[in-house]
Amino acid sequence: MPRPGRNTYSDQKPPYSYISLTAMAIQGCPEKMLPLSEIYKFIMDRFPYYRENTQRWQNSLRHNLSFNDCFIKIPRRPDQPGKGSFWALHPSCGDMFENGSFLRRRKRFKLGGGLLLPDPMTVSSKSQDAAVHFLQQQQREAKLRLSALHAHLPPGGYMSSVPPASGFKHPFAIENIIAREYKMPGGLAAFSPAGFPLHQQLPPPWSVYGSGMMDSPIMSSDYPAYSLQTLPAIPVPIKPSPGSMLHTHLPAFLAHSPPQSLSPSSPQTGQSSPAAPGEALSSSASAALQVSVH
DNA sequence: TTTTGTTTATCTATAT
DNA sequence: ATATAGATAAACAAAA
Repeated sequence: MPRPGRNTYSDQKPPYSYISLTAMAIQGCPEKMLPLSEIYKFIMDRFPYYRENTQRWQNSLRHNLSFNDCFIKIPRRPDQPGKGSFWALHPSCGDMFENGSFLRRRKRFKLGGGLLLPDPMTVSSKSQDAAVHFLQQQQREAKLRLSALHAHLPPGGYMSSVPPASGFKHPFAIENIIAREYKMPGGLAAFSPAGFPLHQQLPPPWSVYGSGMMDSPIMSSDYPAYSLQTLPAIPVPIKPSPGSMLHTHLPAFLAHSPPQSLSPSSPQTGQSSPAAPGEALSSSASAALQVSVH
């Protein structure tokens, strides 16, 4: 019989929203920011489904970038010529996949525009500025690290196995996304609020990306780009209880001065500050921002 | 002209 | 069933 091996699953629509996909792309690169064209490329490289109807989905993607506050635009510096800005995740957007679904977030991450926000002079433009500043700095450093390492490593593109010097992995980091999907088994029942259907629902190829099974036929042939990401399935920062997890760990750097200490030694250290759930920026965070943005 | 961004409107899908 | 997140379409401006 015609072995279904090749493109059987691959043209199925991946179970990720554009937001998820974009976040993966951004977090998958060392600089944590990408120009639009690179986001396209990331998605197309990995998901054959998106190698068609590009006009359609790319328009949607662009719409998402502009429309969702969780994405921020970082202007190119003169030393980075090219088209368009870089796109990054807003540092305060937290873990938008809390509910375990990559299709739909529990709530949109929206910056206070003024109307609905009881804090007037907080968030919006200032947090953007701070974020931009931080990320630009981060980009510089990432660049340095990369060029330093480039000498020793085989060419592999921006997703080579080099972990960024900072141990911090955003919840959107592709390692985490993958790991979370894959690590569902075991005793993690508490994680999914309503018993998320992940494994019963769809066992498609992308659920094994991070599993380290290079020998899987699907892997090597259809998703070559993902093999380089075969890390030891990083233990995911699991939120203990879905119900009581209204704590959004502040991104570590928000508590620091932007350009200064870039070593978030342990960003996940069980801190449970009862902050606002990603929706609005917690007051402490905005306080930190105000300080940091002279 | 093409790419990149913004914005509005409408429809579909999903969680509650 | 309803509210809302996400997808798609489309008009349009600005930049390259």
